[in-house]
Amino acid sequence: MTRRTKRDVVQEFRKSEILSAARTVFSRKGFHDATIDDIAASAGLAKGTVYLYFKSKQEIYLAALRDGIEALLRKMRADAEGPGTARDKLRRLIETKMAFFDENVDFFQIIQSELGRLDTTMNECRDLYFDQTRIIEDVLKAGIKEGAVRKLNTAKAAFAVADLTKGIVIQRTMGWSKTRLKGEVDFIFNLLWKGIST
Amino acid sequence: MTRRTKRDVVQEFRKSEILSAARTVFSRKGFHDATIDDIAASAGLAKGTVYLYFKSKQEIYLAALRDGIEALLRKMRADAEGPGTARDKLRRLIETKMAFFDENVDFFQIIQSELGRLDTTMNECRDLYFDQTRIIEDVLKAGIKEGAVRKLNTAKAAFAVADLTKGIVIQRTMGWSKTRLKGEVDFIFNLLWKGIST
Amino acid sequence: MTRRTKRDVVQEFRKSEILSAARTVFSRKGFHDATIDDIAASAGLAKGTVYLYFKSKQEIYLAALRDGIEALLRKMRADAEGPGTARDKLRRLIETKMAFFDENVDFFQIIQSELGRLDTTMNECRDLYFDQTRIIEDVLKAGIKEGAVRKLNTAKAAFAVADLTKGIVIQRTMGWSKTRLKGEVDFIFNLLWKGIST
Amino acid sequence: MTRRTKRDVVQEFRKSEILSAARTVFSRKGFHDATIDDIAASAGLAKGTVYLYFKSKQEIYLAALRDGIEALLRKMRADAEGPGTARDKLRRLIETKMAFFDENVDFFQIIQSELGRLDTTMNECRDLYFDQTRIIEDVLKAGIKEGAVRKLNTAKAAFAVADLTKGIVIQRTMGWSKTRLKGEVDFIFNLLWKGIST
DNA sequence: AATGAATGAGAATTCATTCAT
DNA sequence: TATGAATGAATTCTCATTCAT
Repeated sequence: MTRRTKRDVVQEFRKSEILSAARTVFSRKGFHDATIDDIAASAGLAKGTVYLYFKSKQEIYLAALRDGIEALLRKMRADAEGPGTARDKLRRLIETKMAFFDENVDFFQIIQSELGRLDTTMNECRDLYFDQTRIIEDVLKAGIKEGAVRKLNTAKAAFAVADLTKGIVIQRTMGWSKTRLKGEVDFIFNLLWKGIST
Repeated sequence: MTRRTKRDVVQEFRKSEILSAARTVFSRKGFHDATIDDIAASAGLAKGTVYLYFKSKQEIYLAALRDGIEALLRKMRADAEGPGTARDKLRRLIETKMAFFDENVDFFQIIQSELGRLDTTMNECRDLYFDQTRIIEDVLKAGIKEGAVRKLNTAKAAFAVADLTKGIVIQRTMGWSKTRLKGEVDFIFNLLWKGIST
Repeated sequence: MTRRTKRDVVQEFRKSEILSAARTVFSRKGFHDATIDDIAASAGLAKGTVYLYFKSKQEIYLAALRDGIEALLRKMRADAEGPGTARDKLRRLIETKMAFFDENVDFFQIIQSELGRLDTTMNECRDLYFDQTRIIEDVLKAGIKEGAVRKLNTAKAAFAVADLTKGIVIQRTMGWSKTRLKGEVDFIFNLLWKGIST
Repeated sequence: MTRRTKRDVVQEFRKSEILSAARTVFSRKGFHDATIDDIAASAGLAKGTVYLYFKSKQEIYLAALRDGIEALLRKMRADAEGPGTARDKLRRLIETKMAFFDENVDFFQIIQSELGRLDTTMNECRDLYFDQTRIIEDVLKAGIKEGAVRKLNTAKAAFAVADLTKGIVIQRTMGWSKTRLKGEVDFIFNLLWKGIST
C-alpha cells in the first residue's frame, strides 16, 4: 500500500488549487484567450510555478475537464444505483445534473465551449460524456422492464434526456432564467415523462 | 430609394465570398486557430485584400455567424407562417432546422463552439438566437388556442423544442449518428408531441 | 528553364542579408546566446521579418554554415583542378583556405564552436567537411603518382594538412598571430612538404 | 602553513564530485543544454546543494575545464622533464595527449566546443592552453641544441605539433577513426619528425 | 548542510494588422 | 483595388537562482 507522504498531500493540494483557478479563467476566457499568466495570477502563484505541477496549458485544461466530468459521473452513478423506481431515478438524475452545474457554472462553460472541437487529445473526455448517457439509458431500460416506460429507442431517448437537461443548464448559466431550480426540474421532467411513459 | 451602384454590388459579392471561405475555415479550425491567411487563401485572395472588406478578424467572424443565423431564421419564419396546424408547423420547424445544419455543418460548429462565451460583442448574435425560440413559442401558443397543445409554459417548452433539436444536430455533426434524418425527426417529434399535446 | 522573377531576386537578397547578419552574431555569441532579435536588429529588420525567410533559428544557423562551407569547397576545388604540379596545388590549397578564413573570420568561429556537437541535423555539414579532406587527398595521390610525394596513408595525411591549416587559422582568428599570411603559409607548407615528400 | 580542517576536506571532496558529474553532463549536452538539475541529479544531490559549492553554472563550467586542463598539463610536464632525447620526449608528449583525451573524451568535447568563444571569463583557460604549447616549444628548443631538430620557428612548430595531435583526437572523438592509438601516433610523429628534423 | 518549491527574466515563434507599391 | 512584405505585441515554456524549512 502506498502511503501518502506529507509532500504528496501538498502537491495534491497545489494541483487542485491551480485547477480551480484554471477552471475560473478558462470559463471566463475560453481556452485560447486564457493565458498561463492569468491562471497563475488567479492562483496567487508565479507563472513558472504552474509548470511545476502541469506540463502544459493543454494538460491543465484536460485535467480541469476530466476532474469535473468525473465528479458529475460519480454523482449520477450514485443516483442510478440508489433506491426507488425508474421514474424516481430519472428525476433524481436530472436534478443532480442541474444542481451540479448550478454549483459549477464555470466548469459547464468549459465543456460547452469546447465540445465542438474534440481533437484526439480530447477523446477521453468524449468517452466520459458518453458514459453519462449510458447511465441514463440503463435507467430507461429498467423503466421499460418495470412497465413504466413505453418501448422506445433507449439510446435516443437517453440523449433526449441529456439534451433537455443541458438546455436548461445553458439558460441558467447564461442568466436567462432565474427561477428556482425545482420549477425547472418539474417542468422538464413532466414533459419528458409524458413523452416516454406508457 | 438608394440605388445600388455597380461598386456596391461588387463589394457585396466579394464580402460574401470571403464570408463563405471564412465559414469553412472557422468551422474547421475554430476562431483562434484560423488565420487570416487561411481565409484569404481559401477565398483566393491576398491577405491584405481581406482587410479592404472587413476591419478585423472579429468582424469577419461575427458577420459569418450573423449571416448563418439569419438564413436559418428566414427559413423557420417561412415554416411558421406557412399553412397547416400547429402540429404540422412544429414538425416542419424541427425538420427545417435539422436539414439546415445537415447542410451547414461548418456553421453549426461555429455556433456551438462559441455560444458559450458570448461577450459583449456577441450580444447581437444572442438576440438572433432568441428569435428562434420566439418563433417556436408562437407556434406553441397557436397550438394551445387550437386546443391541440396542453396549457404549459410556452417559453420553457419552446426552449425544450430547440434544445432537443440541437441535441440531435450535435450527434449528427459529430458523426455519432448516421441514420436517415427522417428517423431522427420522427423520434424526437413523437417524444415532444406526447409531452406537450393535450 | 525557370526564370527568376524580380521577387525571387529580392527574396534571395533578403535571405543573404539575414544570413550575413546571422553569421556575425553567431560567431560573436555562439548558437545559444545569439537571439533572433540580435540577428534581426543586426540585419536592420524586425524580429518577425526574419521568420518570413527562415523557419527557425536552427534553419538560419544551418544555412549560414552550409553557405560558407560550400563557398570554401568551390574555391578549393578550383585550386585542385587548376594547373601545376601536386606540390603547387597543395600549396595553393593551403593558401586558399587560410585566405578564405582570414576574410570570413566569423564563419570560421561558427564552424569551430559547433563541430563538437554535430547532431543529426548537422550531418550534412559533416559531409561537407569530409569533402574538403577528400580534395586534399586527391592532390596527394596525384603527388604520389608524380613521384613527388612518398607513399603514405593519403587519408591520414590529408587530415594532417587540414588540421595544420586549421591550427594556423585558429591562431590568426584569435588574434594570437598577426604576421603576414604568406609567412604562415611558407612555414606550414615547408614543414608539411618535408614531412611528405620523397 | 594553513592546516586543512576536516571541513575543508569534505568541501573539496563534494566539489570534485560535482565537477566530475558536471564534466559528464556538459560533454554530453554542451553548456547550454546542460541544466543544473542534470548535474545535481548526476551527482546524487539536490539542485540547491550544488549552489552551496559553486556560485553559478558558469563557475562550475570553468572549474571543470580548469581541472581537466591542469591534469593534462601535469602529465605533459612530467613527460617533458623525464629522461631521453628531445625526439623521445616529443613522441611521448604526443602519446600522452592522445591517451589523455582517449580516456577523457567528454572533457575534450567541452574544450573543443567552447575554445572558439573565449570571452573574458574564459581567459584563464586560454592561458592554460598556451602553457601546453610552451611545454612543447621547450622540448623543440632542446632538440635544436641537441642538433636533432633543424633551426626553425619553435613557437610555430609547437603549435603545429599541438594542432596535428588535436586533429587526430577530433577524428577519434567523433568516431571517424577506430584504429589503434599507436598507429595514429606513429603516422603523425613520423610526418612531424621528417618535417622538423635536420 | 541539504533540500526542492517558488520565482521571473528571457527566448522562440506566431499572426493580426498596416502600408508602400 | 489588390497585394504581400514588414512589423511587433503577445504567448508558451524553460531554467538559473534564491530562500524558507
